[in-house]
Amino acid sequence: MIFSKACEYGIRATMYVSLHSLENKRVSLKDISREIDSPEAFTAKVLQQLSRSGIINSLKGPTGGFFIDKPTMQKTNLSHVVYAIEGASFFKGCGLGLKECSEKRPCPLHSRFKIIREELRVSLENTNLYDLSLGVKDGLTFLKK
Amino acid sequence: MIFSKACEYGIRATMYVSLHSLENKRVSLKDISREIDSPEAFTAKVLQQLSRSGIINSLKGPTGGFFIDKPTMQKTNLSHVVYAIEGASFFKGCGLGLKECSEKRPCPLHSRFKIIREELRVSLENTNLYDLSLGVKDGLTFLKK
DNA sequence: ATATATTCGGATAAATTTGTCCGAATTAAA
DNA sequence: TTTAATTCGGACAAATTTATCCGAATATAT
Repeated sequence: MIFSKACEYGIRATMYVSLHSLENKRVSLKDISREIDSPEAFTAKVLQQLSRSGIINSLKGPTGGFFIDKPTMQKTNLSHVVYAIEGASFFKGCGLGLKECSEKRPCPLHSRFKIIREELRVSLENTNLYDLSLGVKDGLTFLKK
Repeated sequence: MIFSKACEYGIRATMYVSLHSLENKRVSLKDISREIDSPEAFTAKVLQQLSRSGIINSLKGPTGGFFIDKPTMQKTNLSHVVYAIEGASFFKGCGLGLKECSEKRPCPLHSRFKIIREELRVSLENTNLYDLSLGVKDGLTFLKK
C-alpha cells in the first residue's frame, strides 16, 4: 500500500546512494539495483527522475554514477523524494476519491483520514536522508530483501 | 493514495446501501452508481465481491437490489470492507516493499510507518457502517463528487 | 405463463503501471 | 585518439487495474 513500486525503488535507491555518498563514493545503476534488489532498467528511469528533480546527482562515463553531497542529504526529506516520484497529489485528495471533499463538505472518512494523512506528511517532512542513511550505515536498518 | 479505485467505490457503495437500509429500502446497482458517481459495470463487480463476502446482501428480480440488515451494519467495520476488497496484504507488508522487514530487521522507515499503519488500522476497525451512515443521513458528511 | 427488472458471471477492452531493450551521448582512462 | 564504462532517452512489452459488454439466471408483477 501507500507507495507505488517506482516510489519504493526510488526511496531505496536514494538511501543507497546516500549511504555511499557518506564516504564520497559514487555508485552505478548496476550496483544500486543489485544491492537494493530492484529491476535495473526500471530503476534507471526512477533515478533519472530523481536526478532531474535535483535530489541526486549523476555523472556519465567510467567512474561515473550517482551521488549526493552532504548538505543536500541533510536538507532533503523523504517528502521531497515522494513528491518527486508520486507528485503533489500524494499529499492531497480525498480518501474516497471525491472531488469536492473539504472541511465544508467532508466525505464520511474525512476527519479520520485527515489526522492520519497529516501524520504521514509530518513524518516524511521530518525525516532527512542523512539521518536515515546513518541508520543503515550503523546496521540499525536495512535496504535489501 | 491509500485505496484502490475498487475500494473507493466499494466503500462509497456500501455507505449508500447502508444509508437506505436504515429505512429498509433496497437499492439497485443503477441507483448506487448514479448516486455515488461511479462506473456502473465496474461497481457491479465490486458489489458482487462485497456480497460474496457477506458484507451486503443482494436480491435478484424486480424490486430486488442491495441491502444490509441493521445488526450487520453495526458490527461491520470499514476494516472488513477494505479487507474484502484489498485483501489482507493491505494491513501487512513493508512500506518500502522489502520481504524481510521486521522488528529484528527493519527497513529505514519501519518504526515511522508502524505507528501510522497502526493508527489507520485502528481507525478502520473502530468505524462501523451504522455510525457512518448516520453521518450521511444527518447531512454531516457526503458521498458524491 | 409471460414480460420485465434485476443481479450474476464470463469475456473482453482500455488505461495505467511496471518492466525491458537498445542505441545515443558523455566522460574517463589507456 | 581509441576504447570502454557509464548515464540518458525513446520505443516497446508485459502485467495489473480499471472499465465495458452481453447473455444467463432469478424473481416479481401483470
